[in-house]
Amino acid sequence: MKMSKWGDRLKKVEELAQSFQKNPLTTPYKPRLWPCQPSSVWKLFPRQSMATSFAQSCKEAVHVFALEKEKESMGQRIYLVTSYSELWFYYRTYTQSLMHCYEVIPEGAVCKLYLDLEFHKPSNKGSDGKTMVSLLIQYVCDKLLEVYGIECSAKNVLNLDSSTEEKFSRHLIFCLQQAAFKDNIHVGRFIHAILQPVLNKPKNGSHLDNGVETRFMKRRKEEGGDLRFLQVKNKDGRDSLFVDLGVYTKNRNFRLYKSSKAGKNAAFTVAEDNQCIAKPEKGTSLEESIFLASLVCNVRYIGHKQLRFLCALSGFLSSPHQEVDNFVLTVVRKDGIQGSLRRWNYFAAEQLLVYDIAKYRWCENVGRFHKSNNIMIVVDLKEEVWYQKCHDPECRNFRSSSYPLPQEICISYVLTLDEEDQVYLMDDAGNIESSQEHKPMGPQSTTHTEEEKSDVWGDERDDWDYLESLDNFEQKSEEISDQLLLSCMADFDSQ
DNA sequence: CTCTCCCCCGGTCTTGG
DNA sequence: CAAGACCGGGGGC
Repeated sequence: MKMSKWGDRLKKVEELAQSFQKNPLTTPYKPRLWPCQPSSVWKLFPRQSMATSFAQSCKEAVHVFALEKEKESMGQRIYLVTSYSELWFYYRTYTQSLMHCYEVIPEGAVCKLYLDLEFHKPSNKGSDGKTMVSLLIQYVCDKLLEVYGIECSAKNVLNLDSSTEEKFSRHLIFCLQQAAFKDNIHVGRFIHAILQPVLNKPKNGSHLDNGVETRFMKRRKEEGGDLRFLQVKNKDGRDSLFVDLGVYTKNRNFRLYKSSKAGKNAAFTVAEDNQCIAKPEKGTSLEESIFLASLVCNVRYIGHKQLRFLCALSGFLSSPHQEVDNFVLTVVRKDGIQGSLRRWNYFAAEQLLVYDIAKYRWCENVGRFHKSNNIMIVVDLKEEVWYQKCHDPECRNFRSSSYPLPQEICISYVLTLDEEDQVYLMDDAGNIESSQEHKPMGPQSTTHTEEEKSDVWGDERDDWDYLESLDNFEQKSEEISDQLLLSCMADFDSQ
């Protein structure tokens, strides 16, 4: 027993040694594309972890790709570290060794919203893939608007096809102008959350009363959330989902545009019903721009020349607790100043609802309006009080006295639920009104106007200050409640 | 089919009351 | 002895 395990180990080590010899860390193959661009990176590694650490140590903007070998070493993968432009330079010519190439979506990397869609054709004779894709895109766009205030349509979604006779297979990559997700784990949470209506179907088990449950279902249908079209049968005739939920794991390998699986012929091509217009930038071909658009982690290039990484986006005008929102609005609409709710954040552990306020800058600490810094209103749902904090450096640790919430607001929190139900409800992004009847939050949003943006980001020193405090929020929300959809997003803004 | 990576699950070890 | 950390096998993709 022990001997055979040692034998296995020894064999592995020998294989590894061989693999190192075959793929030395300094590959002799070192292309130099442009004389003016001295630093070319093109390195192969037998293990993903090695490639990842090398990529991280690089000062150049390089990325890890997985290459599937063919024939005798079928199934084996080696890992390439290079830049997008260098990869494209060799990739576009259909270089044999690059035919089965995967983008490694690194742990913690900012990335786009992406979907892997598939079903077994013979088991789903009645299913119309194209219609399903179209319905799904519309649904996801609706949810992006609802949850994050992001307006998009099928025109923003690169639709790649890798279908065969056996299998309907698509990749969707959402190319949003100003927003990207914090990482692919957060993308997974968002997708999971918006698909709750179809995921939750068999299990019930909670102690929610039946009336509430039925209202949930009704609500879902009213919102066009009938997701039954996503239900498909797998090869064995068992129920499964059109959307593959297994692709949001750490360091996921995601097959590239124009790549096929080793031993298969179906490469990803632009689907015939694709509506995404990838506009080529100067010096790039249409094909390259499609390639760049298809890369899940290629976030910086889209649309703008100069993108500035700002912070987590959660710019929602209204939370699921409309009564609380309305109350906070009465607090920030005084003396003829029309304050508004720029953002809300919910910290489940402390049951704190934190509002970032726009236009209204009255600070109790200084007894006047701040000139350029905004304030926060914190609603403590547990204590049923609210107080004011602010972003100004001199008020950093200031917290105003607590004021009681109006009685009528508190009544809506009488219903308490356990942890599990909180998770369920918070994930259930679509059911704003249903979740309103309970304590936990489901995110909701609205767009904020350009003028509000310029107002907030107007002063540079304020920006830094604001960013710092947002970072704290990020951290906190990370620690406290993973279900928070609002912490999923990272925001990009042009200068 | 083979391979890598990664998640999950179940068993075991550790720690602390 | 129970809860949490740790490890290794199974299975999915």
